[in-house]
Amino acid sequence: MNGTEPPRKRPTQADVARLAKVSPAVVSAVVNGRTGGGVRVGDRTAARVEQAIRQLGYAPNVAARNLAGGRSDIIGVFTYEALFPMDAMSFYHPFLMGVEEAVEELDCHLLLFTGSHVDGRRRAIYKNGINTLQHADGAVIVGQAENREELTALLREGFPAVFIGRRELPGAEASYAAADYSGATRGLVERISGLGHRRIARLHGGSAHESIVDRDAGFAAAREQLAERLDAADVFVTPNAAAVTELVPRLVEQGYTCLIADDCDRAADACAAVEQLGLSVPGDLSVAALSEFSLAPTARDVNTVVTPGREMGAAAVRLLADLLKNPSDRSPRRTVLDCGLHDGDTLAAPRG
Amino acid sequence: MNGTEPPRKRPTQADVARLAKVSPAVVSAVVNGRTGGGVRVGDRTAARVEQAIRQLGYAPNVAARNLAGGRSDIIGVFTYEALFPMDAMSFYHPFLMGVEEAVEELDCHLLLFTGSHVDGRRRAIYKNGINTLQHADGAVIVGQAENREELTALLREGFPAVFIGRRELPGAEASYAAADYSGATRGLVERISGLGHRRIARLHGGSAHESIVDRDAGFAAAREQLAERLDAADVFVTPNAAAVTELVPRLVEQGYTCLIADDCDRAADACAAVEQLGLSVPGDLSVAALSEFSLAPTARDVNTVVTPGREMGAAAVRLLADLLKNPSDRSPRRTVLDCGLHDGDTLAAPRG
DNA sequence: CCACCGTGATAATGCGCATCACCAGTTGGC
DNA sequence: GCCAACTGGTGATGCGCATTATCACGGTGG
Repeated sequence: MNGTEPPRKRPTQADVARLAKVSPAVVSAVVNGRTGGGVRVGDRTAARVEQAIRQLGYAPNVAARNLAGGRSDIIGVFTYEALFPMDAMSFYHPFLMGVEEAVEELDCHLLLFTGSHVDGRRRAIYKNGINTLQHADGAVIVGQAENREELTALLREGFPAVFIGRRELPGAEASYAAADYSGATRGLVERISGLGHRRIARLHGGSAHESIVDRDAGFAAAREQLAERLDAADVFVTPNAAAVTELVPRLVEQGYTCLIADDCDRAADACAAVEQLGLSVPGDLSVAALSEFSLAPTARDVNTVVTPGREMGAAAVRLLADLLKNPSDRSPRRTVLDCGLHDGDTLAAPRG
Repeated sequence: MNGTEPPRKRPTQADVARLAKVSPAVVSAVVNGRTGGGVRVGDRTAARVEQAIRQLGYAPNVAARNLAGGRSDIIGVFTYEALFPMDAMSFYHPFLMGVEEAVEELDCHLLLFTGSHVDGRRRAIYKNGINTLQHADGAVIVGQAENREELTALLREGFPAVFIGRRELPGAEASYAAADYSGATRGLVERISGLGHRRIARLHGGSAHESIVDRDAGFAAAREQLAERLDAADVFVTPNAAAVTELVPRLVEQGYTCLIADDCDRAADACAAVEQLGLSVPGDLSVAALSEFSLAPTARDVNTVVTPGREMGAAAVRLLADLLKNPSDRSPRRTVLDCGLHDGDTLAAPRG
């Protein structure tokens, strides 16, 4: 009749062992299905133990299991920003789909590091010096905003981590599941050239992120490869919508017939600028994007490179699983996936 | 020159203690800032310890800390289905936003139980008899598809869990953060009646879920309360789109001027059926929904009750936090939140 | 009849940390 | 001059588990 019961004490292996009249080691073996290893357990005993487990509602303590050298069966996903707010979600969602899918296949749980902010809103891996990712066996890291020093430290420490997207960190070889933006960009330019365009302008957001650098490389490669069939393939830096709007008229004047933007938002800006000149897309000018990313639904259905987000997420988890399974092999695990090409209605052969 | 290094041994408190020439207890105290508790530490000693920590690059082991300390600072979210596939996401997203937000405030991490499927795809809380939710200190449970027996067992066990949405489980008092669907439904009917409608038909999907039962109650209450100003407020069971399409003509014949559907998908079906009769919405007939939920973007901007999803998610986490902070108080924690009313363009005063 | 092996179990140890009980020295009050 | 109170620390213990070394026992083969 005492309202204050003891604070819900969970049963331990020892409790199970007592009930089943065996030693704790046997319970451990049964729970982990290692009934044939150092500690051998007969079928009848195993059944008795399982019965006791059910009777007591025993569940292994993750922390203890971790500590004792086992693993937690938890895979983490770290992002430097909140995952679920609308604008973030539009970016993260495809990756998360793949991650969830692959983690589920591995029979692991998925941990989101929401408690990793130091002060204010900013998240961090190291929270007064301690690596919060330790809660998980390993982690997948995704997102643009990031603290490169931290990431480097993380790899140096040897923590099992796989990036979604290529990362080059000084003094550490990162594992990642990346998209072949270089190849995709080259493919897109080839396609554009194939349609007959000879003057192509690339509107470059100015970022030096690996994913952009890869596109740069692809663009450069295409220019070289198609040198004879192109009169111009130039890069113009346009950090924001205003810059695009301002630049487009000049590009039109200079006879460019196709504009390639970093993403669909910027491509939509370009379309708008073209139309504002009384010209039509793709009738007078073609527009394409190097990433399907966009914050808001765009007015036009832009021709764009499509990132295999879901596949990247799943691949990252699988690389991580491999990393965890063969910890002695310290070499980086890398997968590069092909991008798709979305056929919109902003790309056509040049006029006349 | 041996390729196989020792498997990355991290420094421990003991190492720090040795270097700083103090006992491990002192290091623990310094690391946790508890230099004024049972173990007292002087400023000079503390400085020496911190120096040693830096020198060794010591970082506490999370697992050990959890084991010794009793809590993991992990809050779980359990769903019976995958969270991130497109259709699921449209349902779960608002809740997750709130959950993430609140969990972040608590300085906890967020665990998704992706590893809880028994065989095939179906997830379960109990996996061969063991409660997989124990990975977390407590859990928020959300979703329609569910196994009531399991949930009852979970509560009986005393596991700290809070539902998003009202739940009545036999023999157990569930904690939940719910929406006031009853009040919202009454409010919507009042609004409709206020516009002059006297014959209202409710298209009922046939579910007996608490969230629907609450709407039933609200509808019944409104009918009673507005008895004098309503000629009819009837309920028709329409389990699917086809049933709606079939029923609507008869309702029109019978002089109903406003149709209320369970959700926006069904409401859109009703709109379509009305328009197929050559009538217009809301000119000839008004349509409203009791939930903004919809799988696909609907053609019409339906007037609907809006579930405070984000707030429910956040509230659930806060209730859980309270449950964890005062474990001796076993009473259920409950919050009921007001719904909003979205003004679309499918509701107007009746003709004439 | 004993050496030997395979089977089925136990006991002991330690993972890294937090915490509790205790202790040595130093003031300080009266 | 003696006890009290406070300061600054030590040492032991155990959280729950995995693992290793060890042991009892029965059946075989030589």
